[in-house]
Amino acid sequence: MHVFADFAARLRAILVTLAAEGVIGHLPDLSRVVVEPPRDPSHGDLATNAAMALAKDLGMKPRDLAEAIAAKLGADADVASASIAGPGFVNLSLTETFWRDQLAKALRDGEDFGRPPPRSDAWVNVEYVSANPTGPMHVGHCRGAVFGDALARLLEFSGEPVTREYYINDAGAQVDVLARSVFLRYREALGEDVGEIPEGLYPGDYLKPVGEALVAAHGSALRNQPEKEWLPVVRTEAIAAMMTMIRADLAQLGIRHDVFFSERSLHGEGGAIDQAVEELTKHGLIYVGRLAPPKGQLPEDWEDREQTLFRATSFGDDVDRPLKKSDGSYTYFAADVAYFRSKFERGFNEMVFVMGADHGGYVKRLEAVGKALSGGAARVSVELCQLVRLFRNGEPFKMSKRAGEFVTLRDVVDEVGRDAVRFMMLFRSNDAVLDFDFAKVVDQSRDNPVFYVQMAYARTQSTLRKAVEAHGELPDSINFSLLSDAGELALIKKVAAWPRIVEQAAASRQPHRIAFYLHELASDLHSHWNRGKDSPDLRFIMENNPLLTHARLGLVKAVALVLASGLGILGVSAPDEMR
RNA sequence: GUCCCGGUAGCUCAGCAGGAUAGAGCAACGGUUUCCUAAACCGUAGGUCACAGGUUCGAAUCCUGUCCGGGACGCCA
Repeated sequence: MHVFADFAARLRAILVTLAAEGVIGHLPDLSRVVVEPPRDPSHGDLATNAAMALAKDLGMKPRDLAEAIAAKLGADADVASASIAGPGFVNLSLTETFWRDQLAKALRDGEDFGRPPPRSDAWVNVEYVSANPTGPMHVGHCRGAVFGDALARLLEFSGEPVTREYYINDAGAQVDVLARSVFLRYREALGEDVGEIPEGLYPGDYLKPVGEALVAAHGSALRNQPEKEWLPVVRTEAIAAMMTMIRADLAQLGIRHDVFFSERSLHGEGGAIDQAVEELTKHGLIYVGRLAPPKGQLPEDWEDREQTLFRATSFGDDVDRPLKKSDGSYTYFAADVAYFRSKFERGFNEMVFVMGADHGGYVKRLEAVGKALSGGAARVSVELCQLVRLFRNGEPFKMSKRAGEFVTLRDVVDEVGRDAVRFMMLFRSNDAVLDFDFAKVVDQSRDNPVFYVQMAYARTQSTLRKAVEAHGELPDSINFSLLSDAGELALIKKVAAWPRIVEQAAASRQPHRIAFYLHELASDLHSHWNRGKDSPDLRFIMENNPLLTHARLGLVKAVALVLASGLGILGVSAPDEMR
């Protein structure tokens, strides 16, 4: 239990006591009561709004209630002072001893520090990337990939079991286009001059090796078959080749998935889609009808006709959604329904979808599917990532989409490195547009947050290495009461804040909070370090004072383990030294 | 026309399950330093939280409306 939760519990106990003593009439609803760090540190270490939040319910004046609470809290051995401020805040300052104990606890917990107890009630499915298997990953996929991976790591760290899933869109018309494109490369590999790649096919060179592999496997046997014969064969091999490439791209970013789920596997007579539609039909959620055309400008090819529709509007969507195309085959959405059902039947009770902002229109229909099929038993959360704008030295970096001229994810990682890509993608709220400047991201200065945070970690490691030379290994028992400098105590408090940051980041599904916290922690470390320049008696390693050195190294070690944990959640390396 | 996201310091952005005098980095300004433990440090200034209503003890945060920017809107996946 972290410091703030700890004191929330103590506060609750105090209210129980006050009720027993008759000071307050009853034990009120505490859901609006918070114990949190005050915005202004001069107000103390903790603040609670309890008196203001509960005054009305208890029929008391906030200040009177605050008096009663502050008196009890002030008697707590860990509380140095309890005061009342403003309209009824109770501000607490905790004893230095209490904070030093938190430091000792952090060191005892080691890499588990900040990790809440595992939850047995959660089983989360995080679906992310799910790029179409028609080519290499490009930068547009990057943010969602990194975000999804970091979110999965964050939830895992928070004790929620996570399965990482990739949905392969291997059933639509575009994988047929892929197959035809590859077939051309196959004929090319057989020695034919295929000339320009026709409009509408994928022109990229990356398909050449796939054509060559087909020759190696089939010789010229496919060449004279009708398309009906060769297409499924070529398609299967092409998709497999694309997925191999995509996995390699992802691996380069440090991303892996537990499950690769094939959309195609849902199709077929009596298959998962049929079953899902049948289930919806049984619940009366499917009908045949007409949709009103969208207001505003009418699509040119709009044709008013009857469709098989899912009653998404019964579950909060704006419009009912079609399940069948005009040729009678299922829509992409129909497969989505079956896919959700698969996840639900596999036991997940939270489905997280990480998507680009251009998929914002999908949120309501996915939520509707979730409600319809799980009866509210599964939570659907959609995390949208806004787009990334590329810059080079401040100049917008245009990429031409035609002729396969796009910036691949591989290009970006090759140029700036995995750590820089990942950290920068996470150093922004995911629903804000992100500017990514190649020059700034590799800059080796404190202006670059990646460098700044990694530098802080490297600094802890070099300090610990040097300390071992000077004083040998850290002993098991350390006298932390020697830590009394304001900068040291501030660092301790920052370290002690870590578990709460993890809790909030996980609850809000916002890994960027981890990145911002790490930047602050690094800043506190650097700034304390710099104080040692002017005041040598504040340096971590004190040649003539091993006991003080040990205490300070304990603090350095705690900072290091939190930095390492945090960077681990972001999937960014914690280097022992900067090169 | 409808829906989603954003609008906070000159710039880039945090903060938003309601809390006190709204924060950080950069830029600006002023000073210190050229040392060293790892790529200088300290300080100052800078705000109608887009706008208007509402909810309440209290709103950047929640609700309604408006404006601006971005995205999306049956049979593509």
